[in-house]
Amino acid sequence: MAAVGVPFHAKAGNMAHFPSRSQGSSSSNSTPLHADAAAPAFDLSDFIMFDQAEFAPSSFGPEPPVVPPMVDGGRSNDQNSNLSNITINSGDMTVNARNTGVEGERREETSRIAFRMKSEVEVLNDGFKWRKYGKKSVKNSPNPRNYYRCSTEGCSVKKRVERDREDPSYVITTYEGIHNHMSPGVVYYTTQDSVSGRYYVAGCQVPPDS
DNA sequence: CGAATTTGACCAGCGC
DNA sequence: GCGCTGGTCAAATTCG
Repeated sequence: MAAVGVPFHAKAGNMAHFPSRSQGSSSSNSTPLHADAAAPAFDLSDFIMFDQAEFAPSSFGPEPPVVPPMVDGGRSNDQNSNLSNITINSGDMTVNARNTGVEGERREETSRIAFRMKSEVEVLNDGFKWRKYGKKSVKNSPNPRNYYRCSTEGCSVKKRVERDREDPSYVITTYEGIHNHMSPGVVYYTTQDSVSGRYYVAGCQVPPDS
């Protein structure tokens, strides 16, 4: 099953980009997670993050284009390891993606992606329909954690949403699992910048009457 | 009235 | 074994 990632409701043209492996050795010169100047201002709520196995999910169609793994926020993907992490930091957002698997045996289809972003609303419109099934106050945090499950029949993707205990203006969202269906209202695509080699991911909401 | 949300109870994992 | 914590369940409640 192909990794599907976490599509977000995004305005057309808004993009997030990820640094290529070849750059980023200097943390002070790390690429910020913003759109290029030519693109409309990047809204953090539009950010899309994918699981590392097939990093860029692209068009979200039945046969997404193959995009080479390139995420490296301080460590490279280790093909000999069934556990890898992706960490990207910028001033406004932190992303962590994780794939877990069982040593030796078949790989467990568990994909976990967490990111922290500045948002007034806790529940983002990511194009999927979520059903809340739990709320829990967590240790060391004054803010409760909300638990959501994808309401699409047969889809077991879950997400946890909580406000950052240090800065309540930030929302920490953790997605777990892979959607086995397409988002009902969003089309996704990726492009690669020929100069920098970076991959751009964008979501475009399909007009209701199209 | 059906669907979604709320919320207390319950369960499992982990550390001591 | 016990208590703490995080995650899930499910009945009650609210909402559209």
